[in-house]
Amino acid sequence: MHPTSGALGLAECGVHPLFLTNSNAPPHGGVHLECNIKGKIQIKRIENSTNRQVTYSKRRNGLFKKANELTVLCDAKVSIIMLSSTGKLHEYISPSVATKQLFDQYQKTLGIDLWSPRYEKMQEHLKKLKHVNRNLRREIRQRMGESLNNELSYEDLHCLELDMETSLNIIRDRKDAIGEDSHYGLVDNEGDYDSVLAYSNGDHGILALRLQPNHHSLHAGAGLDLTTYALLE
Amino acid sequence: MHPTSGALGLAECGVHPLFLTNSNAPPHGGVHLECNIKGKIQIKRIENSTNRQVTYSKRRNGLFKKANELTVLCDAKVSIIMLSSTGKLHEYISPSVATKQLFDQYQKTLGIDLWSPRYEKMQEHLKKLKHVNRNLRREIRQRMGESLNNELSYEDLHCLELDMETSLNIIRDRKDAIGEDSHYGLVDNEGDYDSVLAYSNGDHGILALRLQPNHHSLHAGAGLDLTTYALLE
DNA sequence: AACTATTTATAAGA
DNA sequence: TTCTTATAAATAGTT
Repeated sequence: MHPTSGALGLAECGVHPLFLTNSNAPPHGGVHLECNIKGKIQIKRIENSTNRQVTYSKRRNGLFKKANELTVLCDAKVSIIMLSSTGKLHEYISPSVATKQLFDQYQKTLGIDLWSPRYEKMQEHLKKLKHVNRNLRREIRQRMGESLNNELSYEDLHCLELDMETSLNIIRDRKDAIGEDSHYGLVDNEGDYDSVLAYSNGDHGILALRLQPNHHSLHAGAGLDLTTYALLE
Repeated sequence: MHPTSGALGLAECGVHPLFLTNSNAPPHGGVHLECNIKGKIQIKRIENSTNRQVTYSKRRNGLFKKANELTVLCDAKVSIIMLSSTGKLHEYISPSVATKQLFDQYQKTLGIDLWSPRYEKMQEHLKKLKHVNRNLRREIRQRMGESLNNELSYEDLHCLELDMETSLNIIRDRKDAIGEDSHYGLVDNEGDYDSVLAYSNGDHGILALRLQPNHHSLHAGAGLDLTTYALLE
């Protein structure tokens, strides 16, 4: 940033003696290493808090003014974000552009994505959910006697058969426990379903679709739509 | 940015005539509105492309130098991103900080998230998948005779019973079609399963778990783990 | 890129 | 914070 320019060392002060109005000559003739003449400072942290704040404010304005001139003169786009030592935030952005735009361009040009870790986590989550989803769908298909041909061995089928017999008995028992008396005049459509399951679809929220490859039931009890199912593919 | 300072209008030029080495006096005595004396310019787009580029380069260095001085003097953090009219990108960032950090702070302070739209889509996607997942799990539970008590009506149960009878017949037929002969000496554990389904779990990839509330089968055929299931809750 | 006349920024003081 | 002023620094036009 600083080219080895006129070499103003610490002990030097490129001011003609004529202009040294307030003398910094040491009272006892020692060599002075500082030049505190008005207008010239060393670039190091200003220890006095008030002075630091004042300088911050002045130079911030100067920087923003320069940025704005650059924007206009050179048809450039500039974003400046500053955080003071007291935690205050200040921003300059060229009138012709939005901070987000410029930052997107920045990331694109550098070929990086500063927020990808966050993104990747979600992607991973999504992937897991899709995987689980596929497995759940397959289990349902198998329990409906579909897609058995190349998926299940003899043992698999035998286990499934036994399990379903057990389940069927439980379901029958439950049905009988409720009894016919609760079967007050609903639509008389029992037995109409052979390929597509359709329950009464009240507040039970039961998923009333027969899952098939590339066939989406339009009868989705819980507000699901085709978009949702596309995600499952 | 520009306080109404010394009021240098277009027609004015605060330079003593003594210093006017290259005269801008009109050859025919007209009133001049421009001051093209070296060192002073109007802040408007530089039309000459070469000059614009040169000025961009010079002023960019100036800006970055100022930013660095501000960083050191005032203990501040500065990020500058610039895009030239030719599409070139330049950046300054204070040594003590990373661009991402400063930008996170920026968004936090402003209480905004410039990239949330990107995430919102994924969040929505995620939400839908979870919803579908819950429904799939419920269907499986119901087909296993669980959670029937308050979910299904008599009609629901009747439909489910009929569907499962049909499915069971398909499965039996398929099992018989494969025949006992393909049942070569595997582990002799048929009939051991009454509560937990367990298939032979080869490359079939069948999901071999009995879904129960707060009970996760550790026997997950397709590389699923407890973490995954936690996502389904 | 280097030079320099001039403008601009700014440190200190009020 | 704002104004003033002496001085340092930046820079426009030129080479």
